[in-house]
Amino acid sequence: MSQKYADIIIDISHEAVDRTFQYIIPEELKGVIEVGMQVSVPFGNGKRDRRGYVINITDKPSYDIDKLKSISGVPDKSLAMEGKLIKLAAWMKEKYGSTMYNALKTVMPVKEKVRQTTAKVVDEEYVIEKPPVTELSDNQQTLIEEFERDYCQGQRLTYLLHGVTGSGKTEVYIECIKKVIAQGKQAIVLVPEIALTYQNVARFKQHFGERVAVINSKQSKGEKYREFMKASNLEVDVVIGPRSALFAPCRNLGLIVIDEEHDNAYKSEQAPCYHARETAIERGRLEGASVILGSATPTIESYSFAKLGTYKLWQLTQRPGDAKLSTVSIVDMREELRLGNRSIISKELYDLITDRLEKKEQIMLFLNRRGYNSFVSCRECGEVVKCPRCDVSLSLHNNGFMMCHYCGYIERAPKECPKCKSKYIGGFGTGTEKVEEEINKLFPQAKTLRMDKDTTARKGAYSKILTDFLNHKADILIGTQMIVKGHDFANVTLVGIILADMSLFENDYRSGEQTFDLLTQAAGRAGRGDREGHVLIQTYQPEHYAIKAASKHDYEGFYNMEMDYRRLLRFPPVYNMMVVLMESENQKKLEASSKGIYGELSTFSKGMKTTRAIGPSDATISKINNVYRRLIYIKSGDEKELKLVMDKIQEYNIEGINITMDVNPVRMY
DNA sequence: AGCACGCCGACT
DNA sequence: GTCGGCGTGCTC
Repeated sequence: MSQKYADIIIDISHEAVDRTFQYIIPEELKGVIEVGMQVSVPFGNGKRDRRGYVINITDKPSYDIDKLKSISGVPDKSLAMEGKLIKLAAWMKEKYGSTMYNALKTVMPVKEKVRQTTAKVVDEEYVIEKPPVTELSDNQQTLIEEFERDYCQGQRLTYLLHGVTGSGKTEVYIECIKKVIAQGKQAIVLVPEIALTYQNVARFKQHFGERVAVINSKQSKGEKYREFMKASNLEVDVVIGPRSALFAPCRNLGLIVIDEEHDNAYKSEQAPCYHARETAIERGRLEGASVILGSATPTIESYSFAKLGTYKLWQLTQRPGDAKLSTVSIVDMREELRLGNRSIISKELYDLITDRLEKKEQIMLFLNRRGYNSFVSCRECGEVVKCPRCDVSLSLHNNGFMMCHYCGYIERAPKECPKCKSKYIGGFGTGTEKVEEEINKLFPQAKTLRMDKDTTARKGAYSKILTDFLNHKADILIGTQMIVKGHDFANVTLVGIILADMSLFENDYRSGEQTFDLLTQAAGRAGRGDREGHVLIQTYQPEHYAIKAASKHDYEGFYNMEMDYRRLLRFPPVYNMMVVLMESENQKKLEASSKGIYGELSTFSKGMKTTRAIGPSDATISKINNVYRRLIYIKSGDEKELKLVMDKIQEYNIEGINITMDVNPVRMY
C-alpha cells in the first residue's frame, strides 16, 4: 500500500486558517482514518494537538512533503461522516458566511457514551384520547398519488403543502413517507420542538412501529448519537425531530418533510445561521431526495417559489368531516375606550366568555407578553426603569419585582421615582399575569391556568398545564405564543386575542407576516371538535391588512398585499437582506469601528448593481449583558454580489469587536 | 486562534 | 548593552 495523505480542517474559527492542511496518515492509522472523521493533529508551534476534520484522502501530496506532519491520533469521539454531509457543510459555509469548521461541527454527529438515563424521550404523562382514524379525503388521495407518480419517475421535487389548520397535512406526510419506504428509502421529518409531543410521535409510531428514531433537545449527546446511528445503520426508516434532525446521517435518504415550515425555530441562531428549509432543499439536491414543506401559513418566500413553479403547490382547503373554520370577529379597542371601557377585556369578549362558561365550554386567551405590566414608568417625569445591563425596560411582575426578560436581572419595584422622587410611579401595559388577575376578578367562578415562560420553567410543568386543561381542570387557559402552537383541544370554542397589534413584533419587516401567522394559528385552536369555534381579535388597528386578512381566513389576499410591500421596499424574498452585527464591551471603539466598516463596505459595494450597505446604527436592543451592539444592513438583489461582501466582512479581525452575519434573519437584533 | 520573530524604549 | 513592548505573519 502506498502512502496516504489527508486534507484536514482545523478547529480554529478564524478566516486565516479556515482552509485545509495536509497531513501524513501514519502506518498505524491506515485503514482507520476515513473521510469525515475527527482526528487530532499537531498544528503550528502549539504545544497541544488540535482537533480537525478529515475532508479528503489522497495518494499524492499537494504540498512540500518535507513539511508535512503526521496525524497524531483518533479521539474516541471520532466517527465517519457521509461525504455528502461535508458537501452540505461546504454549501452552508458559502451561503451563510461561516467558517468551514463551524459548518462541519453543525453537520457532524458527535460520538458520546450513552448514559443510562430515566429521562423520557417525550413527556408520557401528556396522554390524549386517540384521534379517530379517518379515511383519506379525495383531496389528500390526489396529492399522495401525484407524489408517488413523481417519485417513481425519478423526479425529486420540492412540494409546498398549503393546508388550513386541521386539514390533515400529517396524513399526507405519512402516506408519502410510506411510498418512499416502499422504494427502500428513508425519510426525515422536521417539526418545531414544541410540537414534538407524545401524541404527535405516537402518530408516527402507529404507522412505522419501532422503525422511527426520535430526536429532541432534552436528550443527552449520547442518546442523540444513538438515535442518529439507527439512521446510519438502516435500523429505522424515519427520523423525526427538530431543526438539528436534518443532519441525521441517513444512508438512503429519499424524503425530507418540514412541518410548520413558517416556524422561526428553523433558523439557527448561531453561526452558521442556516435555515433548515433552504438547507433541506440543498441536502435533497445532493442526495436525490424530495422535500415536502407544510404550513397553514407558508412563508412569503416559499409561497412565492410555489407561484414561480420552483416548488409544486399543493392545497388542502377543507377540514375533514363537518369541522368548519371558526367565525372571526374584530373588536376595535379605540372604540371600546370611547365607550368608557378601560378594561383590557372588551364588552364583546366579556359576553362571549360568560356564554362559554355557562355552556361548560373552554376558552383560550392569548397575549404576546408575559409578566404583569410591560414597564414601570413615572407619571411626573416620564422616567422608565431600565435594566442596568441591557437596553430594555424591566417588566413588572405581581410579586412586586421587576425582571429583565433578556438577562434575567431582578429588582424590587421602586416606591418612588429614582429620578425625581415622585410617588406617582407605576406599571403600564399588560402581560399574561395581569390578564389572569383581571379574569379572576371578572369571573370569580371560573378556574384559570396560565402558561408562559414563567409558569413552565419547571420541568414537566408544560405538559402538566396542557394535560390539566385538556382534562377540563380549568375553564380558561391564558398564555403567550406557546399556547397557539398545534395543540388540539376539542372543547375549546372560544379563542380571545387580547391585543393583536403589529407593534407587538416591533418594527421588523416581517411584523405583518408574524401577526398574520399568529392570528391564523390561534384561530385554528377554536372549534377543533364538532362545535363551531369563535375567535375574537382585540386590536387598536382593525384596518390593518394582516388583521383583516387573518379574520377572513384569506391567505392569498394577505400574500398579495405583503408581496407588494416587499417588492416596493426590496425586502426578502425580493432582495436578500443580511444583518452584520458588531458587538463590543467598549462603546466608543464599537462606534468608531462600525463607522469605519460601514465606510469600507459602502465603497466596496459602490460598483455593484444591486448591493447597498445601510447604517451603521444601534441594534434595537443596543446593549445586552453589558455588551454594546451595532448593526449594518446589506441589501442585495444578487447572490454573487452579496457573497463578495460576505467574504470581505470575514476578513475583518478587530480586537475586542465581535462580528457576526445573518442572511435573511427571522429575529430582531 | 496561538505562537514566534522582529525592531525600538527604560532597566540592572 | 539587554529585557520586553506587542505589530505582523505563518501554521500542512
